[in-house]
Amino acid sequence: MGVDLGPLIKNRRQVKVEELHGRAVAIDGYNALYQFLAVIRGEAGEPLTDSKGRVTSHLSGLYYRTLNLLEKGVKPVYVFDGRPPELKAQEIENRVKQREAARAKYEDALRRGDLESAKTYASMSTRLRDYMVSDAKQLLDALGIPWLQAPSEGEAEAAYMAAKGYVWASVSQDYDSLLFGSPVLVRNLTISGRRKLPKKDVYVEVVPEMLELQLVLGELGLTREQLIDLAILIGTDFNPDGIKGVGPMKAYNYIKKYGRLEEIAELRDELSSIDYVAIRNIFLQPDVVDPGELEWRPPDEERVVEFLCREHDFSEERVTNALRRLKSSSSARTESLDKWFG
DNA sequence: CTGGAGGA
DNA sequence: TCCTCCAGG
Repeated sequence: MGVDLGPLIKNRRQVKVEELHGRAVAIDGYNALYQFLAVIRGEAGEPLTDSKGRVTSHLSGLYYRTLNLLEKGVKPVYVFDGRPPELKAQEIENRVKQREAARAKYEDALRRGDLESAKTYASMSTRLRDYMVSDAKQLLDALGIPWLQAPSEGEAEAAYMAAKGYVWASVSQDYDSLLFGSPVLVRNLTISGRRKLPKKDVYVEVVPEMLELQLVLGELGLTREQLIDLAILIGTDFNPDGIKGVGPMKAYNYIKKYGRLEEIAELRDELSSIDYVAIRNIFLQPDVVDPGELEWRPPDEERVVEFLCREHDFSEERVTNALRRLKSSSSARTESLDKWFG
C-alpha cells in the first residue's frame, strides 16, 4: 500500500506532458498493472478476459498507456518486483486477507444483484497472478519497451535508476520511492486527464504531478533518514501497523522535536517491537541491480497483433489503429525515436 | 483506463 | 470541436 506521506507534502507540481518529452522514466510495473486490473472491468466488476478465460484487463491498460507515452516522446522502462524482504510478510498477509474479505463481499453483492457494490469489491479483490505479469512482459517485448526484473522491491530499483541517471524519474502512485532515494517521483502518469469519482457523477481532472526529493526534504526540514524514521512511525510495508494513534502529522512533530526514533522516550515501548534498524536499512541500502543499457526498439507489429489479437482476442482494428497513430505521431519521427520507422 | 461513437 | 457515455476482452 505504501507510506501515507501525502498529507505532509505540499511541494508537488503539476507536470505538462511536454516536460516529459524525450525523457526516460522507470515505472513500477506491479503498481501499474494493479491499477489497470482494479479499474478496467465490466458492468458487474468482472475483468476483461480472452476466450480461454485468461485476464486481459492489464494488457489493455498497459498497451494503450504505453503507446500514449511513446506518442508523447516519453520512454518508459517497466520495473517488476522480485522477492520481497522478509519484513514484508505481515503486509503481504494483510493484503491477502483484505482481498479474501473483499471477494466474499463481492460474491454476496452479486447474489443481491447489487452491481455497484459488486464492482467496488471486485476491484478490491484484485489479484495479480504470475501469468499476468508474464503476459505483460511478453507484450512489452513485442512493443520494444525495456523491462527489468528487480531483485527485490521494484520501487527501490526504480529509485536507484533515477538516482543513477538511467532515467529522469520514477513513476508510481506510492510515495515509497522517495524513501528509497528517488530524486524525482511522478504520480498520475496518464495522458487523458479526466477520471470519474466512484459513487458520484463527479469528474476530476487528473494531471501528472512531480515531487522532487530535495524540495520535499527542504519543505519539511528533514533529512532523508529522518523522513524514513517518520514513515516508520506512520507505518511502512515493513511495519504496516506503525505506532497506534500516530498518523502523518504526529509523526512529523515527533521527528521534528526529537530528530530520530532512538530519542523519542515516550514511544520507547512501542518502538521496541519494531525492528526499525532493519527497516531503515531496506530503504537506505536496498537490494538493487545495475540495469545495464536500456534499449527502446520500434514495436514489432506482427508480434503485437499475434499476441494481442490471435492469442488474447483483442480487436485487430483497435490494436492496429493504435499502432498507426503512434507511427504518424510527431514524436515517433523526431530525435532518438526517428530510427524507429525509417 | 482508454478509444470511439454519437450527440451538443 | 468538444463532451459524455460505454464497451473493450
